[in-house]
Amino acid sequence: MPETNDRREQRLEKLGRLHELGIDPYPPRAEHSHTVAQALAAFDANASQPTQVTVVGRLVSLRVMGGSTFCHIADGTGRIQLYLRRDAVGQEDYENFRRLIDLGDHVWATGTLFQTRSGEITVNTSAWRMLSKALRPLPDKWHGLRDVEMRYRQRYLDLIANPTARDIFITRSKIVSAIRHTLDGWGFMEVETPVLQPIYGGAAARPFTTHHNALDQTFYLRIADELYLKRLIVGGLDRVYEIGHNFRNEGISTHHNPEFTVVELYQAYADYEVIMRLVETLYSTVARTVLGTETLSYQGQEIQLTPPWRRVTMRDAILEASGIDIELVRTLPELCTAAESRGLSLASQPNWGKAVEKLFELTVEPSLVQPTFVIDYPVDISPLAKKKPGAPHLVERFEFFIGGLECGNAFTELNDPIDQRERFAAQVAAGAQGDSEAHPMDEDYIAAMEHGMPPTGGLGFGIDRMVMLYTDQVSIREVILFPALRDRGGDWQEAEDSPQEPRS
RNA sequence: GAGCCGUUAGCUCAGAGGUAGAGCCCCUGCCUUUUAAGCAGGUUGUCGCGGGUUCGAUCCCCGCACGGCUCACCA
Repeated sequence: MPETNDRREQRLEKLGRLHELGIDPYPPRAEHSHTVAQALAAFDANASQPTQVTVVGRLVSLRVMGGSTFCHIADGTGRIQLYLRRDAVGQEDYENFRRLIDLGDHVWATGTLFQTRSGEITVNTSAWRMLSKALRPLPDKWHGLRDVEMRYRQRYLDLIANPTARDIFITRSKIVSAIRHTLDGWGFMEVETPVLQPIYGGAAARPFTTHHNALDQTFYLRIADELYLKRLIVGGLDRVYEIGHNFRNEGISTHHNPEFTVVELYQAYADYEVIMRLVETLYSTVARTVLGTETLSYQGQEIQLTPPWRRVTMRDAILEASGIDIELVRTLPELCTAAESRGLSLASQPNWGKAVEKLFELTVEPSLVQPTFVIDYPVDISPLAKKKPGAPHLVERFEFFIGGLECGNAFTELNDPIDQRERFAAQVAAGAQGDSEAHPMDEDYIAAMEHGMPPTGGLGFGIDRMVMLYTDQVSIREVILFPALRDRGGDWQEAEDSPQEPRS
């Protein structure tokens, strides 16, 4: 038997032994009669004949006791115990099992169901086969996989070892499915728009830049779907949505991943009031569908998603939290002075709108635990939203907040092409002043709008943050299967490999 | 980008200025209803990397790398 200590070496030796015995360690098929869950359900203590089952799965525990062995196998539906006796399996196959099997291997087993002395439903195995030999060991059976970096880099190990991780991603899948089902039921049509865009836009963010060789042209990875979806509204697709990734070349944190999943939707002949009702209904419906309740528990706080949600203007929210009435300090210097007198510095902000937004973030945002629509934003930070009648310094826009997290953004869409051109021009000017997140001019988009765009309500919200709320997670990395991490050069794991590794 | 903390066996972690430990894993033997199986025995480390102080550094000092958390920017 193996002389070496290296676990992978030992397993490679067992693999060689299997080949010598004429056993294929990676057979192509895994015929079975029951999933693990089905096998457990098929047991009947009162049956006159024991039930015959053939099951397949990964070996996750092993207790060899001389001529008798207990182990558990697991498939995606659960785990079941196998009982192998030398007498029942036969001398040769039993010894092969003892000598050649390791935790992590996938196996096939057939036998009859019975209950052990302690009552566990178990397969009294009459024959077994190797389905897939594992060359590396599973995570530690006691501690599981705790190393955070390894959990993210080798997510498959996390999924094997940590049921919580598995549950989060199952829930995530159900959330996305429930969103689709709900929107489809409301007459929305799912579409796909370009990820590679010649002009990025639809949000205030820095893009990733790439290059198309044949066209010899610069492309940007989209920072938002918005401008393409609104072209579809012009084209007469009255209710559209897209679920996809946006890419923003900015910092990475527990709340930010460079690529993240967003739902954007647009509804013709609607406004932001309609969208508010849509949001609260969608969030509560998804919660009921996926979690069975409209009440979330997030970081020890109870959050009630049942409509209607609280609505507050940005002006009132800031007034309440800081005592500053932004309508009374309508220039940047005045606002800075007012904030200064309350110990808040807005000095680095380039204009009144951004200063208002900053003031809001500092004084209001963390306190918005229960779902809240904050409405009516400054026009200079909202170049794609329609101005509020009678208050041209504001737009019909809202963001909504749950659990202190900013969850989404929506507005009555700007459909006046003359106004849109002026807004873009102001953004271009801001860009020239050094605002790296300013919106570029998009003539093609304005041309679409000049063909006539109906009054429209639009919405964007992040799936990742929604999943964080619904699964009670603080870090966005816990809800993204493979979060962005610094590259380790690709050979970081090969160092432990044996040089004589057979590569075929 | 800034601050704090961390990096010791395959895993989870202790450790002291004098050359490294525990439990589990793994290996060998016994064991035909076990389930963190048990019993007996055994192997495993450039103590993250590079300098410095010292007779001697894994331990003290400096720098670097990587990671985690917090803050800043952002969804």
